[in-house]
Amino acid sequence: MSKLVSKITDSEVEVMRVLWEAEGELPIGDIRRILEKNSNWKRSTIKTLLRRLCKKGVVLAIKKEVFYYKPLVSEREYKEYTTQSLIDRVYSGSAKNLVASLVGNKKLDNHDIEELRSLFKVEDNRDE
Amino acid sequence: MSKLVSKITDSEVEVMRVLWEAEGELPIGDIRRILEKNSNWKRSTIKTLLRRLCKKGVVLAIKKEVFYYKPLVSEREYKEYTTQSLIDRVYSGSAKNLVASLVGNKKLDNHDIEELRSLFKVEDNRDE
DNA sequence: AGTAAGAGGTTACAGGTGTAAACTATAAAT
DNA sequence: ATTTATAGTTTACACCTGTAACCTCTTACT
Repeated sequence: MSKLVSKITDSEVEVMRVLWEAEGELPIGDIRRILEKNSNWKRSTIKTLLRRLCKKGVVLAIKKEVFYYKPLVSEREYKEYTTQSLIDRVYSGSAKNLVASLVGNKKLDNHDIEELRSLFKVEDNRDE
Repeated sequence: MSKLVSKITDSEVEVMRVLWEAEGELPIGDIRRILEKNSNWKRSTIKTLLRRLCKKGVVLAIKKEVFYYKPLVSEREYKEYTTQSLIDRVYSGSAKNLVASLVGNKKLDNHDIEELRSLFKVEDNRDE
């Protein structure tokens, strides 16, 4: 799967988001309506993006009266992939490193830290 | 700066890494030697990448007997930018969200968590 | 019957990227 | 003087990306 995900471009992700939000498959009309509302894309642009996503194997086109589209990669998979990719490329593969960096750069405020601390507690109890 | 950083491509980052590792500026010869050892790039490829980096304004070319190159964007800035970019694009701008996700996906083992916990303590004392 | 609106398919086109060859000049080595 | 190695400059080229137009077909509306 890794290969597939890596090739989703910025514009294409916008389309994926629409598919992810709708559980299951969506007819082209709905996709158009949603995207034309939130962007300035023309119909043909949307069509091109969907076509490319299908070609990349991350979306399936289902032919009924009209085409329906379904994501073959979940948002979770996408998130996990891009995150891991950042960790590998920028933090020498160490997630801890990334978190430490967030702390160092004040990306987490005290409130965040409080919440994470409880999360950590739960984790610690879980597998030992 | 943000704009500059965002335009550094994958291949180009490889070149930046070399410049980052050497504090200060590096003559073209050194850059070549290092990159030709760790990659299969030809001289002209390396030259093209350096030229593009200069055009993008993230590297400075200094003419002496021979060109020397110096990064205008630090590795820290680059890391911070790409990290923030991931957070914005994938975690709705919430760093806490990202960390929670790492925990959920078991990217942090107990040992990591132990270390982070101490980090958190320090942070907590710091600004209150 | 004629037109509007949605759908499918094909083609376009500029700018970015990865990767490099081809010239030219110069200095060092034989 | 000739070769060799390095540097600088220009040009190439296929593929990817963002964005879209254009043509054709069907169906519903006037």
